[in-house]
Amino acid sequence: MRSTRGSEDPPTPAPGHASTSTRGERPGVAESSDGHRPGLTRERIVEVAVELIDIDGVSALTMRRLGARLGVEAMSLYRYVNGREDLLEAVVEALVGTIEIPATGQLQPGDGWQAFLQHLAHDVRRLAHEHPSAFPLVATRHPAAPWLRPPLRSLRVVEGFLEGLRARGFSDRQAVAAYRSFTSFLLGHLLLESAVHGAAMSPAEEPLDEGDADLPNRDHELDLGRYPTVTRLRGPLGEDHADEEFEEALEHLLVRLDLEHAQ
Amino acid sequence: MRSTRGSEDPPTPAPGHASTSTRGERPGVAESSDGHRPGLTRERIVEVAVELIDIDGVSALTMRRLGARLGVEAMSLYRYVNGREDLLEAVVEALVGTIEIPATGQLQPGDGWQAFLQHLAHDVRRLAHEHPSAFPLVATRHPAAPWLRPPLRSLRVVEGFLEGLRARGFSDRQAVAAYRSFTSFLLGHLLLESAVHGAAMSPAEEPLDEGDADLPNRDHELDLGRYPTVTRLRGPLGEDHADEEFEEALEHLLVRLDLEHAQ
DNA sequence: ACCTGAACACCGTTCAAGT
DNA sequence: ACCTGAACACCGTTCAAGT
Repeated sequence: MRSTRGSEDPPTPAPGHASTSTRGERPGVAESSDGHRPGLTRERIVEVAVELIDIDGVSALTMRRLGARLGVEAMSLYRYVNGREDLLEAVVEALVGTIEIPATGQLQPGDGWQAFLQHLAHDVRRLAHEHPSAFPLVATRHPAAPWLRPPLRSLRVVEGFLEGLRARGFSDRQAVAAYRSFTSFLLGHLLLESAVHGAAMSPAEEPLDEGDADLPNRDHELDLGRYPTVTRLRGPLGEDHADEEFEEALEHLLVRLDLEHAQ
Repeated sequence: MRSTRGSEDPPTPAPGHASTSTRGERPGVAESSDGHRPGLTRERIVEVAVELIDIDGVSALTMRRLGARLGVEAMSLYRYVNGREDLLEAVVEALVGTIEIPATGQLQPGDGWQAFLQHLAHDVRRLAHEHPSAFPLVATRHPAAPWLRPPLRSLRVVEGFLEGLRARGFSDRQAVAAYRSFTSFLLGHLLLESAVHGAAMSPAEEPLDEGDADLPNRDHELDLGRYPTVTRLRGPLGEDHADEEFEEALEHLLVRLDLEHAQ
């Protein structure tokens, strides 16, 4: 899909015309994959916005493009969404809304606070992996309040976090301290992972000038030689150990929290 | 400054006119604070770009605005910069370029790897504090290679990091492992800090409708009550302990690295 | 009630043209 | 060599108007 739908296209059929044309499919109307087009709702708008971001990156999420994909003009969106910023906020909210907080019903043996945090950490990691292009949004948009630290920026999640630790033996101040170190840990690791994952997504096309063969290395400053150590360690540096790193850092965080918890 | 310089403004004086007009000051020309206007260079452009970001946020950095601030039309910038993306990359490079790597000349006693990492960590933190609005750029722009992990995204810095640890007794693989955990640590803590710092900067003005007094809490979902724990811990959650948190987490990271270093 | 045409004030970017 | 006018293809957003 070239998506170069300029403003000088052949005019779309006037809306006054009978809609029983012989063409199989109206131009901009995206019938959703299950075949029926739901009416415009805020939920639907946000859902498609997430899809657009996943496919083409945040900068490709445009009111006009989003409208087109919903079979509607851009201005219609303003009935449901308070401008682009509000839309992005809603996208973040929707994504964070998929985070599951382990229930604090009857606690099983073996369901200590460590298992609680392990579960939560992996669920946030799942979110980051499912939406690598959107995760920077979750990570960097200004939180509305200091108790909504990215990437756990939702009252429901923060409540679940603090309550979950309280129910498993943490004091108030211990729970708050854990909240802070836990969010820092998640943010650092997951943002780094999603930066690598979502790397080659946005600038998908520009293989126009492939002809300059005088510089064999295409990167800006990749003339090594002044960087012997990096050069020597190029192999190890390029290896991907994200899984083990995450697990190990998480393990160490839990140990650290345990020290503060025990005292 | 209202900055509503639309395209239908009264025409600026034609360039053919004599420049000895009686007006004291040409409209868009910003003489820099030390009084003389240096010729256009890439360095100068990037420098002013950083200023613009610091003042009004990344989204306010516009080719046209940047040109105006340099006393030049936007198109002139394209002589020195390969479009906006390239400009942003140059901004990141300039910022990361201010990071100081402790010299590995003659090592003093007391200048172990711990002091080395302490010094470096605080210097990157200084950068984040000096440019809170620009730091998300440093943190989230796609690194050109896996060995350029944010926020240490510069060959010089990575080289200095690895070499610095090597010179202080780390093995190759220990240095690489330290590089990974150190960057994750910095990213998580500093991005969270700069998110809070740079919060109320960009959307500086919109106090137009202050009249809806029926909802006393202005935030989207700030009807507490369903969130008793957050409500109860509101005080502690709002406290700012960024300094202590950073120091403590750094200390723990060093301990953790020491375990791997010793074995 | 819900959507749109038309318009406005911006964007980034290119390129032929000016000096 | 360095800068710009004019133009193009986009943006977000508003609002009166359509159905």
